[in-house]
Parts: sequence; structure tokens; C-alpha cells
Amino acid sequence: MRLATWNVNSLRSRIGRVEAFLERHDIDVLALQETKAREDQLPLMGLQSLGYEVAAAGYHQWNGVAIISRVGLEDVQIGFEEMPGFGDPLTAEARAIGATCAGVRVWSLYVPNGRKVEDPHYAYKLDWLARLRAAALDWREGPTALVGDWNIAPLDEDVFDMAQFKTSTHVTPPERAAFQAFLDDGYVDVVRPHTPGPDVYTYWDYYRQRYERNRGLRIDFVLGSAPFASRVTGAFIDRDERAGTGASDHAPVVVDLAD
DNA sequence: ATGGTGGTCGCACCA
Repeated sequence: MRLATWNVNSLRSRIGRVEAFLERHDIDVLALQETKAREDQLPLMGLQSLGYEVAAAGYHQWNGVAIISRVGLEDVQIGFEEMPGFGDPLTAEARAIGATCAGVRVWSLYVPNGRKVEDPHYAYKLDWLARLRAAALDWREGPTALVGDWNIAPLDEDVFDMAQFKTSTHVTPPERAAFQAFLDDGYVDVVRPHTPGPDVYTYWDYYRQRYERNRGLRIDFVLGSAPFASRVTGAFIDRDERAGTGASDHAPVVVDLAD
């Protein structure tokens, strides 16, 4: 089974690239983030004609997660809808959707950005991660993958220039500790062993020619439970998908799983 | 600085 995760930054504006990506890499299951599409806006026709089922949740302008699968899509569950303390019901967002695809539990995650360290969204990000961790403890026995945009660069090597992030989110010790906690619980970064060398970025900002100059971040991850990780036979970052006009600011991450 | 979205076709908000 071939599983991928991709922050598409609008499914509607990217549908052509999404379909081309699915065909180019023969993807079985694709977890999407930042779909920016209501359920009634999802361009299902193209994906369905390619043989995929779609499950989507959570939409408020920039949010929304989805899983599309051609190997079954069962027990769909939406998680982490609340954004406590933010009052406006429009900010109640679904940042996680889970589904079982061919026996593998896949969670498409869009971890809160956090904005700035002093912003309430930063505390919300850490709280959200703590709640996800608590829930994920119970998911470790089976083959489970926590995939998506974690909005955390866990290591200095995941950042093009640490000096530029001295006062930024994504690299603070509490965020990195929150990420490390999943590893401590037995989840494994299944991609890094298959992407040797320094070219590990998954995200390049749109401006300042960050992609052309390869000044990016590694913030998109596939963390697998032990039963999942033991089945991984390969992985890669499709960095070429970031090239050209009409690209998302994130590249897809692809993982191969033995049957 | 760039790009997507919404609610209007210029601009605020978000990444």
C-alpha cells in the first residue's frame, strides 16, 4: 500500500495537480490538509472517476482535512473540533480526521500553526498536541499512522536557517518537546531513514523565492506505530511537486507499506 | 514580500 500526506493549500485550486500526483505515484491513500473546501465544494467527480472514496471534515477558510482512498475508507472519525476560548463558533475547526484504509488506521492531522509565541494560538497549539498525544496512546497497538502538517520543525537540520527562527514558533523547546513526546510513546518517524542527506524539507514559503533557493522547513511527517513502522519499505518527499506555477507551498510525503 | 479565500471586484485575514 502506498500512503501519502500533503498540505494542498486549497483542494479546489489544486485539483489538477492532485489528480496528476495520484496517477504519477500510484497513490492508494492520500491524507490532505488545508483543503479549504466545504464538503459540497469537494470536486469529487474527478477523484471518484479515478476510483477514490473521499472523507472530509472541518472547514473554516484555511482549515479542513480529508482522506481519499481507493483501498477502502471505514470508520471515519472526526476529532479535535473545539478551539476553547476563541468564542466565535466559526473558529470551531476539525483538524483531524481518521479512517481505516485496508486495515491501517490513518489520521490526517493539521496541527495548529501557533502564529507567534505570545499569541493565544500558541498555547492552543500545545494544548491541542497534548490532547492528541493522550488519544494516540490508545492507537499504538494496531498499524496506525499520524500524518500531516505538524507545524513543528523538530531538529535544527529541519530549518534552513535557525538564526531566522530565534523568536519564531515551530522550533521552540515546548513545541519540539511536544513532538518528541510522540516518539517517546513509540511512534516512529518512518520517512527520515529513507531520505538520507540534507534535502529533507517539505515546505517552502511562497515568497522570497524560498523554493528556488531551497530555503525550507521540514514540518510534514508520517509517524507510525510499531506495527505500522515495521511494514514500511520506503519513503520519499516529492519535492518536485513544489516547482512551477500553481504549486502548494508544501510538498507531498509518500510512504510504502508491505501488505 | 506570495498565494488562497471570502464577499465583493479592492481588501482583510490567514498561512
